Amino acid sequence: MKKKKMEITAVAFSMAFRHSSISASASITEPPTPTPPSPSQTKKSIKFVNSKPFSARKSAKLQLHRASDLNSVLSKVGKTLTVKELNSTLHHFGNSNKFNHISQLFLWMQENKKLDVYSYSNYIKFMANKLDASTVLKLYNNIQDESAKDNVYVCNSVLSCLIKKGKFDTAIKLFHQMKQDGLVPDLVTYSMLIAGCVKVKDGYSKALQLIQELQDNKLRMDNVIYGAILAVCASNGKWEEAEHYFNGMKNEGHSPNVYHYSSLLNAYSASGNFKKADSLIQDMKSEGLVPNKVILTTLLKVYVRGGLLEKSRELLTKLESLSYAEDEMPYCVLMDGLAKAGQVHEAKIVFDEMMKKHVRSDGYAHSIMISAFCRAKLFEEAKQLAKNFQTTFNKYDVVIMNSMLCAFCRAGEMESVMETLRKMDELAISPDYNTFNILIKYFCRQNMYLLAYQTMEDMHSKGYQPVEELCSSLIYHLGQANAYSEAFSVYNMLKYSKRTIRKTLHEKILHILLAGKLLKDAYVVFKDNATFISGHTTKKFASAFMKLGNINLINDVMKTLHNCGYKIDQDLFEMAVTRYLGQPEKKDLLLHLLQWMPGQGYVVDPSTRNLILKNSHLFGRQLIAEVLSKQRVSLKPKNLTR
DNA sequence: CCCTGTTAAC
Repeated sequence: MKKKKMEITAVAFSMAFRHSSISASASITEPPTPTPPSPSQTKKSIKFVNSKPFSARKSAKLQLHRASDLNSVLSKVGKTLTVKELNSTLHHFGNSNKFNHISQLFLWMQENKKLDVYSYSNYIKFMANKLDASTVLKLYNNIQDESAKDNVYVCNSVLSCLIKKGKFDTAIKLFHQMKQDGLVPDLVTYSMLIAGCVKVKDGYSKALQLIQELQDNKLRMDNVIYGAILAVCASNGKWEEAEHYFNGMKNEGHSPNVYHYSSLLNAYSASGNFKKADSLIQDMKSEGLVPNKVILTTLLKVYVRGGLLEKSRELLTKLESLSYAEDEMPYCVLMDGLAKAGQVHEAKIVFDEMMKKHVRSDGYAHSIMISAFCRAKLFEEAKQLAKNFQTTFNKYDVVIMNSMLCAFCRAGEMESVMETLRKMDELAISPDYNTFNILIKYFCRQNMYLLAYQTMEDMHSKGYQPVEELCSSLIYHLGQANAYSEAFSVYNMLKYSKRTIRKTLHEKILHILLAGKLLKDAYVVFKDNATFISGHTTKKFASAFMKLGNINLINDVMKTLHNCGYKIDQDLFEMAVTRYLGQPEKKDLLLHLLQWMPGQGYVVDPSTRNLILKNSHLFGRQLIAEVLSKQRVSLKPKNLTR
């Protein structure tokens, strides 16, 4: 039964991630595709275009703006328009969200070579939500015009688009390449990149590097750069650093605006420092600034984190009266705070109120409550809410998927787990670190260790590093299930990740490898971690290897054991010699061992000696006698020192 | 004419 269940799951599971494993990341160094020169580019036609009466072109532009069949209008009047006019048309379509028109027009402009830097930056800006990162990269790489390629506006809009798509690392890589190709970054480039650090790992130190770089380039931080770095400080919980920048900008003569205040306020929220927050609000008011929706919502976050739940409720009421609570965010802040303070039922009351008031929601509230229920181990409630989400929303992202997966996993709803995975595939939502963690834990709880292992492999191949605890537990269970090489593979994932490993894990995997007779791997583990391996386990490894290990490695293992301070006993030598006697073609290895021994103070004991002599015809009597005689000579002085 | 900064969920 278990086995059957596992197979079904494995199929569904691999199906579920079909999409994500083939999603290729486009190279930023992709060679440009050459396009043949178009006839419209000739000087003659441009001259012709410019000589058209202005009124005719104006009507052509209007025809374009109103066109339903854009391509037919373009083929009629497109060539009469200037690049500037075409750009303004792009703008027009952009402002009215006519994305198909933008694409068609831009394609036509590319094909007819009627475009400039504004066209590129406009296009990318308007299409940022529709294009994916690899399309934008391709577009940029295929720009033939060198002056457009290192144009700061074009570069900024490309980088900005990548960052919006969450491809921060790609953006940074491209940024370095752009600089090499001649881009001179400006303050906008840096503000955008620094702002991009808000949501990335190690964002604060990455932002500092960028600040350093802009200063090295003799650029001076402006209001927006300060806004960006304050946001980075806030999202990394660095309120002291935030205060430093806040005061720094004031000293440089910049007056903070609501963006700066809200970021500093947000920096106080991590530690719930409501005293500093209240006094900041006073400062702000005395500067003549009026707290807006974001400021008050952030203040709510400070109160919630500071544990001032009564005051939080009052502030939410105030937000409602100011019509600042028309979307779910303030409710979410309060619910999450209550839930994290262990008051799930109070959180649910806020949720129900919110539903009763028909507050606009994108599903965050559901996600928060599902997670809150899971945290409180109220899996049935979590599951109900997840199902409720499925029926009322049609907007999914990886976070809500994770919340639902967690709920279904914990409630033991296998069918719903699979359905959610299929949905992720259908919508091409890539699993993230948490998705993998949730699934691996679930599969382990279901005793589906091989599936857990496959999931961890997938996780690892996507660049996510599982924590030691999970690896360690999976290693143990795989070992118990006789899946020795899988256990070793998990060990290696952990070993080559940047995570720390408890020293006892090396010994644990060694036992598993010995049980699986994976002696070569065991040797590698032993060699790399000999100092963490107990005497008992060393002995176990040594005799296992002598008995069944690769004969060509026996001498190496002997030397390693010796070099690690392990005293090799006579039994071990006898086992090695027996192996060599069984394979006379390895006589050189036996002779090598016998020659090595006296130098390290080892002697051949009488019974082994007899064994060798009995078989000396296999090796050459003369040679054996010589080697054994050297043993005897060195025996005495060495023996005294031992 | 084009590019930048603030609030919520695992």
